Amino acid sequence: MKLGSKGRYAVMALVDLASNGDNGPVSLADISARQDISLSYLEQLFAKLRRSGLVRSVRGPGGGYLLSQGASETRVSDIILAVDEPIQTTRCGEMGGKPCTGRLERCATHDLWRALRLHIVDFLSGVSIADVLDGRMRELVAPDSEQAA
Amino acid sequence: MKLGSKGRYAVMALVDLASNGDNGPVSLADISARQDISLSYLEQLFAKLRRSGLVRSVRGPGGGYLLSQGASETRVSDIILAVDEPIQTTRCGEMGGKPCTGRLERCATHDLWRALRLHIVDFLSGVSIADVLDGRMRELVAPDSEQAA
DNA sequence: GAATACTTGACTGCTGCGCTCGGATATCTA
DNA sequence: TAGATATCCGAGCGCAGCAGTCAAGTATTC
Repeated sequence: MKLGSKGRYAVMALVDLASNGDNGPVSLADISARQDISLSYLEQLFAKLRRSGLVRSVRGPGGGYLLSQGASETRVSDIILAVDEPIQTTRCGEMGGKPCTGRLERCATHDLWRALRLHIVDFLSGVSIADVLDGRMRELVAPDSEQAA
Repeated sequence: MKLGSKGRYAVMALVDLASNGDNGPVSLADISARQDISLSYLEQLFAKLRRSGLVRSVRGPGGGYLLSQGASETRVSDIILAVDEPIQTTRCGEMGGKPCTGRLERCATHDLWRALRLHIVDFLSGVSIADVLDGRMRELVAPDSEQAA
C-alpha cells in the first residue's frame, strides 16, 4: 500500500472514464483536459491499469480506453494496488534475511501494521467506481468533520 | 496521514518504552540498542513526541523518557499524527485557492479519501500501546494472510 | 566538575513522485 | 497510399521527504 497521489489520479481518471464512456472509448487527451492531469502522466498510469486488466485499449483514431468491467464491478482497491506498487512496509519474516530480529515486541508492532493494511484494503474493496460516481461516499463523511490529519 | 516508517519506528519505540519504563525513565540509548534504531534519529522522533505531550523527559544522568499517560491511554493514532506531519492529501476547498476545480466528480473522489482517512484514524484510535504490547493485534490478523499489498 | 542524557540545528545520500520529452506502433479515414 | 489520431514505451529531470549523521549546546546528578 502507498496511498500516494498517484492512486488518487488513477481513481479520478477511472471515474471520469466511467462517466464519459457510455458510447465508445474515451481518449486520454479528453481525460487530461477534463481532469487537468498531464497526458504523459496518464499514459503511465493507464499502462499499469491495462496490464492489471482493469481497462481495455482501442488504438487508432476514435480509440481510447474502456473499463474492462462495469463501474460497479471495478473496485478502488484494485486500482490503487495496480498503480501504487506494493513496497512491503514491514520487511518482517522474508526479505532481508533476519526473521524479525528476535524482539517479540517488534513482531507485535508488525501485526499492527498487517492489521491496518488489511483494514484499509478491506475498506477500499467495498468501494466501487460507481459508488464514487454516484456520490455514495458523501454519506460516510460527517458534514464538516476534521480538517488536519 | 502518511504511514511512513517514521511512524512505525515511533510506535516501536513507545512500545519499548512502555515495557521497560516500570521503574524510572528510559534513556534513548537503551531504546536505540534494543530496537536497533539510530540514536540521533530517535532524538528527532522523541522531540516531536514530547512537543505533542505524549512523553515526558527527565534530563541528566539516570534520565530519559516516560509515557505521559499509561500504556492503555496512549493511542497509536496520536503517535503517528505527532511524528508524520499531516500533509493534506486532498488540497480540496481551502489551501491552494481554487475550491475544487469545478468538476463534481473530483469532489466525489475527495469524499472517498476523506472517508478513508476517517476510517484509518478511527481504527488507529482504537489501538493503544498496551494492545500492541500484549499482542492483541495478532487476533485481528488471519494466520497466514496476504503477502504482497 | 565530570559524566550523563536530553536538546537543537544543520547537513547528506537516496529514493520515489510528478511530470516531460522523444519516438515507435497500430488503426481509421480520405 | 498518406496522413491523422491515438495508444505504447523508455529515458530523463527537478524536487521533496525519508533515514540517518554530525556537532554542538544545556540541564542534572554524583
